[in-house]
Amino acid sequence: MIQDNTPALAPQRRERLRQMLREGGVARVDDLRKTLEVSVATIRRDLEILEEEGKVRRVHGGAVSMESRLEEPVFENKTNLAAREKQRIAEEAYSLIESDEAIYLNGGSTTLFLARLLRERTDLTVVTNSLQAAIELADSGPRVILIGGELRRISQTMVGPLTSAVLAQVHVDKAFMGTMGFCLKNGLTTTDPNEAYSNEIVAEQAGQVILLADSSKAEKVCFARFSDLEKVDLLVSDKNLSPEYTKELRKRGVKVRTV
Amino acid sequence: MIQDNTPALAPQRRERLRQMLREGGVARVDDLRKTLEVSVATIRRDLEILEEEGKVRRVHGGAVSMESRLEEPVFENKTNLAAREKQRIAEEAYSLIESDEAIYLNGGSTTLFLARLLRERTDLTVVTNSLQAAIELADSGPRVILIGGELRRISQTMVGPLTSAVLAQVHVDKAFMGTMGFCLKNGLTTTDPNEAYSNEIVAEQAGQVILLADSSKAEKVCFARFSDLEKVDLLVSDKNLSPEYTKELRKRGVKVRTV
DNA sequence: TTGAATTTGATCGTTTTTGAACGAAAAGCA
DNA sequence: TGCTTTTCGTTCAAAAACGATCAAATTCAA
Repeated sequence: MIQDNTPALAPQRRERLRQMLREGGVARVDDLRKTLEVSVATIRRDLEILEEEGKVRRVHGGAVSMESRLEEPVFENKTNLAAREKQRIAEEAYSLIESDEAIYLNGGSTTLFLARLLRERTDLTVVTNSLQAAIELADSGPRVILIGGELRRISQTMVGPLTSAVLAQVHVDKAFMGTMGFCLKNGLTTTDPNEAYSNEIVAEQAGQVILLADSSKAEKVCFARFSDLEKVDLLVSDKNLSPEYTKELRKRGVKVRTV
Repeated sequence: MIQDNTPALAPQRRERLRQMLREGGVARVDDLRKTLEVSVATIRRDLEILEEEGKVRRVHGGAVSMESRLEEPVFENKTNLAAREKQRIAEEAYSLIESDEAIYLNGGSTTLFLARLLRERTDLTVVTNSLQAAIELADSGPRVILIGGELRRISQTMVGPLTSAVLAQVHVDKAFMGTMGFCLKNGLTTTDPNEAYSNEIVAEQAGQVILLADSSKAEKVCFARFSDLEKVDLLVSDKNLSPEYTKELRKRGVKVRTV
């Protein structure tokens, strides 16, 4: 049994402070005191230091973070309707990756789950247009290549004509693509034409296209189309995908795995 | 049969130290002492050696690993040197920005301060290779364009040949550039050649080049050069920049503002 | 084995960090 | 406004950690 009565090192504690501030945006001295189990004097001193460093701005009663946190929409809110499925799909996708491959991840929650699984894989090269995925892998793990372009706020991805400049210069073995909808008739679609544009280029160039999409995306059609179903080599989805539909997909040359 | 009560050899012990540090990210002297069964003096001496080798950073009470995949102790250090100055420099830089301009921010702590000031400016377009700056502006504010490329971990910036693909397609009115060093003789330099490469392209293309650098950067020369001083239109620095040096800079056609 | 060089551990004065105390300043409330 | 409560900054003392020094122990080479 590990005793936790050894106090944290000062920089460690300040790091936690920063983190707490970032998460809530603001925090009161007294709450920080209780959480970190030190005196208010220490908290004040730490905040003073962090203020010097520009990380934090002190206010009466507490402090506010100067660093903006990028909220993670996936792991909490509405998306966790299908979080289970997405996690499993991501794990299945992970098992498809071989050593030293170059892979592409587009934006979306499912691919973000996959990104999380890649944090230890230093052998890989990950190309992505997802800011979230890049952040996930920024500190460690695979070589990360971001494609440039305009940042689309709502999805936190880089999109638009500029993205093609980088995409033209790299080749990925496997492209793991999330999508807003896939459909026998209309192929792969998403809401934003710019997003679709980037996806389209990747789908054309990648060695394999692996679609990661839970069953709720089946037969859904959105505004902007970016690929035929035929371009998809493999669909990884969940068990709720009906056998008939799976059969139909296979008829089109799309391998299907449900997990 | 190897006895375990024979004390480990010094290099062997230091190796274990490194490993323990790597695992936990941090460790306190006292815990290390107990685990390795040597005196605190020995631990301190070992840590001193490892610090000189750059493997470890000592802090009061223990040490933090520099080679762990945790956090950003390096980036950390840089920021806290002159946060006050950097904040002021950033504010001065902010006042130079006009409506509806397109500006460039490279990586570095000073430009990050500037990025924070731009969070409300929806009229601007910000082009950047800094992941941190992009995160700051991801939720609101200016239009953000990231240049693509390989993510350089230590600075959290996108660098390398791929960056030029996007840079070639955009034009910015003003480029706000941080640097590791500027020097009358050697111009602008930074540590990483890839970083320098991107900076160089920007410096060539931008309408104006505005250098943001506190006085500690003066006459400092790093490995990779990316621009002549003559290309710089304006230097914003702090009051510690000597008047003689300022004069010399002006002779070279560089306007100087100290705040 | 002897002697020199290196490493280790203990001691001690100094520095750093921490928490508590207390008057001053700010915020809340009537 | 005037009063109370909370928070702040400063000062001070105790505790912990540090660096320097020196002696003992160990290692290495001759």
